[in-house]
Amino acid sequence: MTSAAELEQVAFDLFDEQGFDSTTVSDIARAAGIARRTFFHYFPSKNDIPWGDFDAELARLRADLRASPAGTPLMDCIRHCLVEFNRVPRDQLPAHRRRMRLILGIPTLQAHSTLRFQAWRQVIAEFAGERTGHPADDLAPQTIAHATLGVALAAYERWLDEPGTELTDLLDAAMRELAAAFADSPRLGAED
Amino acid sequence: MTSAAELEQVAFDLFDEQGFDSTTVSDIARAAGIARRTFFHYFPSKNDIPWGDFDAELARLRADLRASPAGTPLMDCIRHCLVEFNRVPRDQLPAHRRRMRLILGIPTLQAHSTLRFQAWRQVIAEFAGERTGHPADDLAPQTIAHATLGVALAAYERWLDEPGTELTDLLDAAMRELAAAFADSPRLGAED
DNA sequence: CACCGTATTTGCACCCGGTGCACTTTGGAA
DNA sequence: TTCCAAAGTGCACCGGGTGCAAATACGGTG
Repeated sequence: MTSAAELEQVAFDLFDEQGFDSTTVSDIARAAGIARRTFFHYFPSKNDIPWGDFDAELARLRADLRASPAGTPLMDCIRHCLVEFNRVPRDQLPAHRRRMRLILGIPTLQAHSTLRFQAWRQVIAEFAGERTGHPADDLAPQTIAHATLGVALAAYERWLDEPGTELTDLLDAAMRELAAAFADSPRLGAED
Repeated sequence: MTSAAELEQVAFDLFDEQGFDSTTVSDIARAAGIARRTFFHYFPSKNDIPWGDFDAELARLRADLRASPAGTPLMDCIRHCLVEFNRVPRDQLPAHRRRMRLILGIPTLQAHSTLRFQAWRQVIAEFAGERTGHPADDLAPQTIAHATLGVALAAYERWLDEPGTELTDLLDAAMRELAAAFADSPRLGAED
């Protein structure tokens, strides 16, 4: 009897050794002592291995957002929750880095991640919709959600490239950078 | 002797008939009167069919950005170019819609699109870097690029869902919505 | 027209991820 | 011990994609 977590461990080790693309599902199954077919009882696809229990993470993000103080401006809430959502205990940091390096570094997984990020964005959009009194799939909430994901990805990529940096700092900074960029065009809200 | 454009046409017709996923490369090849193997001389993958000459598009975007007036605030330049880049002649509009509905609507293609959008983002990041005097892969330019792509995607998704709307209007509006969202938290630039 | 070199096209064998299905094994609970 | 459900497995199959070598088409030269 194995578990998804054990399989993940075995798989990650192989990925480190020979790379993601040249590790086959058969390799993983063999290393874990199960049949190839059985692997697909634990993960819907090879691309899903690095994602862990993402739905639980989403629930956490949703709860964090809901707990935001009512008076605070929308983007401040989002920025704050984005930072807190990505705060990981120091001892889990190497694992998190390894996981994210896979997801954001290997093209196959980059592509696959898009599908997961949709759900993530939807959480943001729903929050933005609630706070502004619009349906979540209106233009404004969707735009905010898309942009926020973009900010997060920029920060993550930077974090992965630059070993010394603090992820939470980068997320906060990225959010502020975007705000500043818009602030530099004060008449953006007005007509041309 | 066929061409990539003809193949694209044949493929799109099949996609309309039976959907993207249930159209096999063999189907396309047969309909075009070529061998399956030959298909892969025209397109590196089935997922690349809807993309046309994307590199040429990127060059156009790059040129548009470079031609922006020097005094204008950065995000205004980007917003303006984003709108102009996506202005399509009325007669090519149905084709554009069909293409984008595929790319942004079929999960397989959504995933694949990520890889193409990287290049698109890089164009924005380079422009943002130039104008602000930073390397293109600094945090700020990358954040702006990621966020801009997000804005564009939100507008496109809305456009595809809402038949009556004008794409350029949505792009412009989405960009302004994001600016407004940040403007509502005036102290964002300051420390907490 | 015959000849030749090149580029395109093709067939083939193969790899890998993924699925449907039927069968076996396992491990409790009654 | 018996029985049932869940987990595991084998197998045949599909579709995308690639490497390689043979074949075919094409344009120019003598």
